[in-house]
Amino acid sequence: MKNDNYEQLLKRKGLKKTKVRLALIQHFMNMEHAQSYNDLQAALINELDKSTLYRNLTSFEQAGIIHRINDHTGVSKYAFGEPSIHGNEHAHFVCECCETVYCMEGLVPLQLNIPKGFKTNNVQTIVKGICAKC
Amino acid sequence: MKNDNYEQLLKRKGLKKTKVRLALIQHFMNMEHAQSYNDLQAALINELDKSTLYRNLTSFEQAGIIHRINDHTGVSKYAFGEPSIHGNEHAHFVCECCETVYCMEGLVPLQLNIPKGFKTNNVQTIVKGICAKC
DNA sequence: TTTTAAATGCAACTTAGTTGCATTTATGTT
DNA sequence: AACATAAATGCAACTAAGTTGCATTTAAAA
Repeated sequence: MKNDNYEQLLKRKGLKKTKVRLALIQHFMNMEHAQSYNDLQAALINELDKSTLYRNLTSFEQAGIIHRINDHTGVSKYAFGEPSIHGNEHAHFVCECCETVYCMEGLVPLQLNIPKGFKTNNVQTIVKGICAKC
Repeated sequence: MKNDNYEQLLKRKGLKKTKVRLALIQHFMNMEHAQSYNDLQAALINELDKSTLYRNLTSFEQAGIIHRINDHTGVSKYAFGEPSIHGNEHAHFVCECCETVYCMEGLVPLQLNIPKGFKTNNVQTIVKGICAKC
């Protein structure tokens, strides 16, 4: 994806094109694993205001540009793309050693005894283990 | 489980019998859904120090008396019992309306393409939806 | 070029959870 | 029962993630 396409992406989502947003999208495109607030702050050359960054992450999430991942470390992480396709959420792998979060291919077919009267909307799975680098 | 058994449980786990702990176990036994710090603080008659409560939750978790649940609201919740039996973690149902967390029966059989070099240790699943009460 | 709504930056705040330390209490030993 | 000791408690101060209100700036439509 070229810079031109980033601009179109923002326009399509009804978001204004700003330096911060272009830099953010660029960065997400380049990273193969999920990014925390701190990862992003460290990666972006120009230090960026806390609330500006958080607000952009929220906008991007709402627009479906990125998805938020809760890896159970207490810190939210974000990765490019929508969380689910056709209602199937992908799973996330969290390395117990380096805390890196990877998006996983494949399905999570549940066989649960959901009690009567409970309505399931979506399923989020996190797989913990050790990644290839550790 | 009677009070007597609570004492034995604590002894077996190498934890001292204290008022706080007996009250906590009692409360967990009575509740059918997971409890947050605030739930517990509100339920226990005698207001309890923040750090004492958190430290007891940690001890109980380490002893396998309760398990901690991350329901993606940013607040940890705790429920009676070990998180897994024979390596199979049970899933948790989180009501999107009232935020109540329920432990679910049944298995979560994964069919994921975990990349080469990745070692899976455990799988945590949260199911979001609307509970019977809402 | 002007207008306007949205984006940014700053500061102050909130909430969950942790840590250090002095005091108290449960329990094993004499 | 009295003592010793390690663990549990309470208090205060702190940390870290994330949010909010508001004044200023900027993108982009008119």
